[in-house]
Amino acid sequence: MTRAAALKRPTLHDVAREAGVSLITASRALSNPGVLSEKTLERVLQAVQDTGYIPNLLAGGLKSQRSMTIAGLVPIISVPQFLPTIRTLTETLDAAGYQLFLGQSGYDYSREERLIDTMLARRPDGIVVAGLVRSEQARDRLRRLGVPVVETWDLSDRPIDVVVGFSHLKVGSAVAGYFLSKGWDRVGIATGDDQRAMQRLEGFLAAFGRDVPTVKVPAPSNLAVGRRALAELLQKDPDIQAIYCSSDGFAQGVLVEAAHRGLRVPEDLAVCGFGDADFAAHLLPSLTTVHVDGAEIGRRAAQLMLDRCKGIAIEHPIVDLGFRIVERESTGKRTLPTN
Amino acid sequence: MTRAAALKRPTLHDVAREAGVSLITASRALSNPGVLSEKTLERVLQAVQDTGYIPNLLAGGLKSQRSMTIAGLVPIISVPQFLPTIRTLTETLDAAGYQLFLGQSGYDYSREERLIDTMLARRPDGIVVAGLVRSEQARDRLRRLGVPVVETWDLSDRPIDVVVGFSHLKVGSAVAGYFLSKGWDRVGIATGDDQRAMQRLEGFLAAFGRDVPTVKVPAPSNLAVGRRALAELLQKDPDIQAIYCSSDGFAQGVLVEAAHRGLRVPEDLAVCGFGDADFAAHLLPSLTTVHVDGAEIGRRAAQLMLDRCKGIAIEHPIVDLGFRIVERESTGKRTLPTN
DNA sequence: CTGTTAGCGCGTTCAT
DNA sequence: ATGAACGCGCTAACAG
Repeated sequence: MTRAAALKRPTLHDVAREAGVSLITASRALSNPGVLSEKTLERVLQAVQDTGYIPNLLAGGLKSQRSMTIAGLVPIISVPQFLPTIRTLTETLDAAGYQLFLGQSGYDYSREERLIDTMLARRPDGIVVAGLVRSEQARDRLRRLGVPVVETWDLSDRPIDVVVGFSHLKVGSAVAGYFLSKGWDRVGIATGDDQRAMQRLEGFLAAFGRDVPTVKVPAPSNLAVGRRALAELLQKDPDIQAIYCSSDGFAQGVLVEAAHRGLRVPEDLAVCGFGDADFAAHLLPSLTTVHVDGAEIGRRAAQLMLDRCKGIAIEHPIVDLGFRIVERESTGKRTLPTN
Repeated sequence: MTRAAALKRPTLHDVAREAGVSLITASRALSNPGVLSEKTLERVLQAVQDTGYIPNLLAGGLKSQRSMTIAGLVPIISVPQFLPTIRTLTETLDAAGYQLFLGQSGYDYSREERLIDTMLARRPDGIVVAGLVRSEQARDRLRRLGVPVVETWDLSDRPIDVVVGFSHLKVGSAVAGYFLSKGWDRVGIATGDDQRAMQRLEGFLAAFGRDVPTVKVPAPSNLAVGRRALAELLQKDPDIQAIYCSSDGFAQGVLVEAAHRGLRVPEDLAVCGFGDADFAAHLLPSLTTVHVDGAEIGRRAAQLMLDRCKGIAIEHPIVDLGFRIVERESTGKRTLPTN
């Protein structure tokens, strides 16, 4: 039944016959309508309607060597952090006729190389990565193949091809600087163990000037582990004044656990997150965090990829979109009542 | 450069030549290794290594009429609700060699028909939908084409093909029953305006027996709009006792706003969410909600789709995975201290 | 167990 | 402005 129906699907050949033109004329009516006379064009389009023709991009792509697909590599699809990026990436590519397909490399990166090969088998016209490709072998391979690659959510002097993001090292040192400016001495860190969070940690410690109590959890972090993380940090230092968390969900867990323990935020404990998730501004107290424009990363990544696919030269292959610390109540910012 | 490198990519032909076998033998070494002699198999695999061959699934799919891809239709990719489903769907399909590609229909459903046609042009072996396909025309078209379709997160007597989910009508009446059992009379509803939330609303009102103050917001709802929704509901009824929210993020906003206004939960105001998001159990107070196993929906949907693709008959095309109300502190459940 | 033949549906190249 | 021939890279169907 399925098979039978599939075999019945009209091809461009059927359309051409129905319209009384040659195959190629029918083809042009869809891909390059400008060159046809109005009458033939109209006849073909009518035939498309009548036959219920749906183009076969697989066949077209085989010949033209352009699949009109882009592969996307993410650690895990459900990481909230990357969602706005995936959304705008999908939308921008879609508007240009490209389809994004996603693959999960997992946070241990062991699957990275195999995954890339699996995806390459579908002949994507390009690859967008959340983060940097870590395997040197995979980087070499991609460079050698000449596939357009846009790495995101990070920065590198030596991207495979193009990179659009920001410096996690700088984020870390900016937060440390902020904490220092507040005069906080006894601080702690609750962080996921992924590469980018580790870089922020490194930047923080370098700028802070000394080691601080740290709880490291397997990425991705969330509210539940945030609660446990605060418990652990308080064991390490009961008089801790401020905590930097590697995600807003993580930070929210710290807020909840603080409330549970009767700690006032920010008086007893200040909290800073990362990412500026949609809820951060609306928590009680509102959450100080590092704002990153994930949606813009997706848009820029898509645009760069589209340029790359069109063969347009890319002037600046390293795009730093920056970040900013958004100060809110959880680190002591006074605000007017909302609403 | 890209183009040149792309043209240099080894084909199965190159592998066959390198191994000194025919094209089809090389093909079988990859797709059906069992039928070859060990020696030839080894020779071919060696040649694959030497040449750096990456199969071309586009070409293979053209001939075999199986693209090994599944199309996924979601309202918006970043809706938290569907994330576990998308994750397990991706994983289960991936394990079977299938690639999921996602398309966003948007909550207004106007793009639904066009999107389906766009996706069909890539010749997916099947389509998984988050929710039901609403357009009757699209339903007819899909049925006629004989494409395997798995609708999810809902139930229907008359699915296009297969459906795996639960009854939103029953969810609504179950929550209403729960509220009634608590003796709450002055209740309110904060809900998104998507089809499924509307059905839960309908079920609630039917079981509750009369109309109640309701705030309807455009889907998807989140924490920020939850805060505003509570403000609105309190205007409609300052003495409201309990609120049912159409998502946990929405409910969290209600909790936050309640705290902001000095309302004690559950003493002054009881709150029930929907979805049992990962944070629901860890909020303060923990959130009573309707548990739905989104990950299992994804797994089952994938399995049913794989069966369908293999031509295995599906005995029960309507799979009800049910739901359950998880009572927590936000509606008065006493709990032992956590940790 | 291995090979030959014949396309899958479409776009490119050249001709008219 | 339109068409004929060819092949993209691979696999199904049949031979041997």
